[in-house]
Amino acid sequence: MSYTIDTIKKLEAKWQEFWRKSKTFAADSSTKKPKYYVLEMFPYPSGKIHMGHVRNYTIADVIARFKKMQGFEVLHPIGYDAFGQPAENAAIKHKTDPAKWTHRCIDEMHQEFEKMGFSYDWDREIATCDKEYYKWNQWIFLKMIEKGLAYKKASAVNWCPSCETTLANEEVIQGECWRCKTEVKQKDLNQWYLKITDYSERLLEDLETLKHWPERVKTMQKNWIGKSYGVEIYFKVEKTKEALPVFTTRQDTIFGATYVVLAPEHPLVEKLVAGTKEEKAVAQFVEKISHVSKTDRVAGGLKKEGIFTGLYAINPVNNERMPIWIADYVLMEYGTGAIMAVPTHDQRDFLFAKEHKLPMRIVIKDPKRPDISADDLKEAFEDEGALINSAQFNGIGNVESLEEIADWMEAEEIGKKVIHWRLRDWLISRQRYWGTPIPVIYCDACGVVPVPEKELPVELPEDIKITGEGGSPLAKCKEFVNVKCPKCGKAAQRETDTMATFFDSSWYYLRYISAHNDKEIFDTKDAATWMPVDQYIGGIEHAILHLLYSRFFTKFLNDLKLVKFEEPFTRLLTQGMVLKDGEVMSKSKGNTVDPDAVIGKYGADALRLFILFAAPPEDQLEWNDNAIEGSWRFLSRVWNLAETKYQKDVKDDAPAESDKDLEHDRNVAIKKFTDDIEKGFKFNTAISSIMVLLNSVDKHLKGKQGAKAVSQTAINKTIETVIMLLAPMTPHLCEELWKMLGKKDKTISDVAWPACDESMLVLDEVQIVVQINGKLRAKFQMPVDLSEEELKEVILVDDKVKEYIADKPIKRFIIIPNKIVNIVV
RNA sequence: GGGCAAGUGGUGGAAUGGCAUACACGAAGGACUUAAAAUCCUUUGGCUGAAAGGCUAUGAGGGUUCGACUCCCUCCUUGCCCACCA
Repeated sequence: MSYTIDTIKKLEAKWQEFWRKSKTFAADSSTKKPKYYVLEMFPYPSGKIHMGHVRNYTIADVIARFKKMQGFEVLHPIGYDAFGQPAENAAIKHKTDPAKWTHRCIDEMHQEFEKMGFSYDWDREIATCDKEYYKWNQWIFLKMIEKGLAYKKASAVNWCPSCETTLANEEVIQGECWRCKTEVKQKDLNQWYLKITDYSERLLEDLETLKHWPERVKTMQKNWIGKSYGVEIYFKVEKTKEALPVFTTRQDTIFGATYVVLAPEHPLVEKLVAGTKEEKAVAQFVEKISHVSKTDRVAGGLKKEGIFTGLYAINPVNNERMPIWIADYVLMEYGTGAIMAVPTHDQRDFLFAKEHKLPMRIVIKDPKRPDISADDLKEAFEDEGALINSAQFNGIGNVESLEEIADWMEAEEIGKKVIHWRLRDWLISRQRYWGTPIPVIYCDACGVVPVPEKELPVELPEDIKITGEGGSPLAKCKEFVNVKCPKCGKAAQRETDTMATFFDSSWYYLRYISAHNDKEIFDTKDAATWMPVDQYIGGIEHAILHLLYSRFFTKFLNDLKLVKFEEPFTRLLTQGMVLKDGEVMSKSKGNTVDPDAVIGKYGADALRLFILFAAPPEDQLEWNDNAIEGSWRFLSRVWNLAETKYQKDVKDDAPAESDKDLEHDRNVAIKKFTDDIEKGFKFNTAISSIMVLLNSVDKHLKGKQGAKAVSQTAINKTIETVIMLLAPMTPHLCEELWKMLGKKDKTISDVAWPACDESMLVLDEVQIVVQINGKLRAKFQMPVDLSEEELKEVILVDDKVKEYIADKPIKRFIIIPNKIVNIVV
């Protein structure tokens, strides 16, 4: 057989069918072997896979197959994150319904995965849009209501006018909708929230336990959770009974606070100015600001608008009168929506104070300019220094003073220490059709009534018209909406919002454990066997969203005593993006490469190999049409070597003199390949180690560079090793070659991973590099482990070395065993 | 503005503080061929030299060290994330 694309296509199809039929990659929960759970972030079923999928899932597949050959019982499942808005849009466009469209896409996607040769346990395939799955979404939701973690609240929410739905804070990226990039508006709505904030502390603390997560992801989560220690200080408002709470992390600057600012939306604003002469102007200002979108308010940058209320607050530490202002740079969402302004030590306050000619007082001494006056400041001094103008705290370093001042404020009842979190509760209501119905009924008599557990699932009606004309389609479906109250039996209405799809993906890794269990969410015993996920692989774009939500769900399920662990994913690998011409591949840019076309031209194995070889998994990967030719060529070299140089049933084959050299190279390759994968999934260098081995075989076969002939036994052994090492990466080819060699294993994935013979790694002779004053001057071929005297005997008599040393005295003679000698003269 | 990465040939990239540029792509030359493709062989950081060799080079500058792509400091550039967060 010759190595042509037709041969490859046939054999790839053959092995894919074989794996499917013989369930080669079914995971056995009753196994005695050590377990290994490899998981990739499941795809949204768009129908077509793109290079990002190929990369993500090839990485996972290599790990799964590698671990299986190493003797682990591997769980490697796949499913589809199948609810969501694109299905609704497609349904409108193609005049079909979202369910049909989605299921067709899932089928297509499934085919593509098989064509890539991914080693999934197909019996565990799930789709979140199936009622067998989303029933358990609803079940979790009911449990959350029970525990007080799901609640309904009227509030200003993020609203995407284009998607016509609400968004969670995590879904708003720089003021824009994460999906369609439309500017997000604020809207007052009554919506369902999950109390993720109850878990702030645990979500933050347990990041420490995630030793094998990228620092970057942990930092992003830490910043998102945003824990800050500070003080809530109460400022009495002059001539009223109001006490205005202000949150600050900079209580060290309290003696420098010269005015107070409220957010325009602050609830006290209206009350405070009522009946004063400023009332009208303030109302106008608030009205004006309310029309400016949040993005514009931020984009306005340094220009800060504000208005004086005519009122004064009393600074509790020195009884000074501080004017109360209202300004757009103070946000209602953070802290108490009110700040104490310290213009000398906060740049924003500084700019505002300059603009509106408000007083300033320095309270931290700048070590570089100790005598500067507030009037001469060009900008706020935000670095560290000793306190001044701060009564009994003068002279203390401002950082050290934080705790002391906070304690003093508590003792004096001026304020209390508080911890503030940036993390907000998770808004999960979506005014969309294609999602999990929120299992709640509204009854005039009984109020909010959760659907009883035994009535789950609340099915999503499928014979519904998606018009795209706005409004929730479910609300228009009378058969769905009108029900009897489960409590009193009177007429009642169902909730017509559906859940955010991030709810679905927050626990799917547990459903794979018992994908078909209709009695419970998952089998807790099997979950204890398989979980947590040993290796999770996906894109960095989920660093906050999905990964934070999944951690939250796991902790909740832990509280329900359904799982014993606190964290779902032990190791996380975030793979880099696939680029073309320096830009991210995307449909809108028109620079995509269709994996299917590449498979058609070179086969799945060559595509897999290229994507692994082109860059380390975490880096960006530049697509290169030429380089995939290189992968194809390399595989054809392997094929030809196995086909023409391997001899079955070799007898009376005398060992050759050079066998030791090839054996050395073979063992080096095994060691390097195995280490590279185990110590950091460095597939690119792992592959290069096989290439090096292949070059070495070539050298011996052709007698290049003085290499001598080796025995057939040694050649055979090397060819077998190459095929075994490559098997996780290019499985089709390796299965075929393994059979070609006459091996009887059912599949190559059953073959034990090749062991490295450490004794073969040691050479008799090594090259010693001689440096003189750190510069490379000579090289010697010498026996290993020579003593200093023996080395000197050879090196110091060498003419060249002598020339460089001349008559200078040798100061030091540094030896790096079997590598380098550095002579310092 | 803050945080985190990263900066090495024409390109992708490799180097527990110890021979910088492994491996591959591309390019050039050659063999085979009527020719092309495929395959095989050779060369390939820069400067210099007939050659042996010499000098030089990992964003810039400094430092530590016998020795620095690697560690430390300052700066520059790029990418990503966060951001009037009090």
